[in-house]
Amino acid sequence: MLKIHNTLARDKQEFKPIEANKVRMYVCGMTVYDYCHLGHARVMVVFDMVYRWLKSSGYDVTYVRNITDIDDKIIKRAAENKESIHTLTQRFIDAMHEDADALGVQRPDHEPRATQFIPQMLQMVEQLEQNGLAYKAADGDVNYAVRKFDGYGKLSGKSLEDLRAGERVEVASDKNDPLDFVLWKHAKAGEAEEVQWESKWGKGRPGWHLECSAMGSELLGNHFDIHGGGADLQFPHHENEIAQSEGAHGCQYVNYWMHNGFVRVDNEKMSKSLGNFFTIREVLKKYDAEVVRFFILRAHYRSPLNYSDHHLDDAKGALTRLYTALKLPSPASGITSDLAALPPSRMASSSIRGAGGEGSVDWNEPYAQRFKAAMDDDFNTPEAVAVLFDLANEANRSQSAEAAAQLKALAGVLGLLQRDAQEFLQGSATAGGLDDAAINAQIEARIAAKKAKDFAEADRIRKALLEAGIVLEDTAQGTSWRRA
RNA sequence: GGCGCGAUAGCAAAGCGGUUAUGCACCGGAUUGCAAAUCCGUAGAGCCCAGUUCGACUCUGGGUCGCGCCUCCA
Repeated sequence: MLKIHNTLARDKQEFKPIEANKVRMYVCGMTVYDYCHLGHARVMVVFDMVYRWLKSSGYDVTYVRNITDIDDKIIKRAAENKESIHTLTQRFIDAMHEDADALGVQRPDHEPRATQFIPQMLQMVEQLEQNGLAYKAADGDVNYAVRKFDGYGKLSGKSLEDLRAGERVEVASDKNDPLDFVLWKHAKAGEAEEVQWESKWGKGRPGWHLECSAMGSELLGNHFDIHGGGADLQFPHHENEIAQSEGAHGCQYVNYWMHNGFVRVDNEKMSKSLGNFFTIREVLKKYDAEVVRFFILRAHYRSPLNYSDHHLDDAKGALTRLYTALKLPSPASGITSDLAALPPSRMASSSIRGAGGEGSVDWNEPYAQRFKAAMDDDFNTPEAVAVLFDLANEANRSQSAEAAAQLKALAGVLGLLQRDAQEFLQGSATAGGLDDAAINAQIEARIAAKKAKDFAEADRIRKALLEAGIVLEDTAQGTSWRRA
């Protein structure tokens, strides 16, 4: 039984889908005017993990992650670059896909773009106007009348009075109430045609929150199961989404709200405004993408996650241990464990596809049961990963190919450990580093020295390679190597 | 100021009212020509103060510190 921490209830709750065996999930994605940073990586990886686990649990999942391709910052950036917003956003959408793919993030079922749903948004504003919740202000903007919506504040736990008390310097506007927010922004002089759409309230463009309400309803219905996003979206974005959707449709919008914690740098939130962010592609130049994914999944999704090279190095070391356990006795060596020769009958009991479509998990086996219990407990990936390490220990101890296969299959549910172990461990040559041929030549030379009992020379070669970042391991099957 | 979250061993990070988390690092042993990897074992924890309890890292109250939202932000 799956339990999910529901922000709406501020508690873990048993997950009950609206429709049996189906889950409809919406996650707030990127505003595409720049490269994704690690905070974005966390959202993508965390909800990819959720998506995978729901599917592994047998649900038929429809996953929507939107793309915001119209917004003040996009308009500003396009103007700075002297390019159209379309070329700008398309460029960063492509970059986002590259980053997501590298991190092993599966594509959502739908990736709607705001600009493709303008009619649905306008329809929603009209509905809100009819319901007495929207009004056109003197400046031409159409605003949401927050005080007319009863449940305002139920997600973020804020009351209108609290919000009023914490009000910042007030910006001059024609809102009836300072807390009202814009549904439809009127077009301003000098704005490009491509950021203006016709409407009964005059030319303009959608406010920030409207897109998600409109696209969620369009693709998942007026009432769906899960809505996710970063913790910073809880207020005002998600609160306003609820006001819009429930105000327009008169029914519950979302059953379970999930918010992931921030990525931090030096104990501070990584954010654009603070300027302390690292882009995904920047980090991937230095660290293997799977290490980054593992680093994210090693913490609970709701906890803060501190980023530093030291933490990534640590994650790399840990992932190396798992991959090392995956190295099976090579059939070519003539050494195979008894277990490896056993027919994989038990492994096929419950066919659940792993990330790479690899082997299936034997869910009756004790490690898998612990793994499942951890994942069902609000997606407790740190605990699930701990099970992976216990299983690695088991595989190493028993030299069991079956245990190694189970390890790989279970990790596959998290989108980990699906590569060839040797490929991961050896990585690829870094700039200025030794290439594989050079390494193998050195290994040959060392083997020759060992045969001649010239251990001083053998050790010299090994030491030289180590200094070049290459670790040698002499095994019964011969000498293997990996990049440190 | 309002609302909320957190504080676990050297670092990272979970569960749990009483019995080994886990990874890295460290120490001892096995193994190895020497290593590495692996295995076995030791050591090391729960911000402070009260309370509840036979027993609290785990529950309750208070305090301290850190973080977040209240403004664009994943």
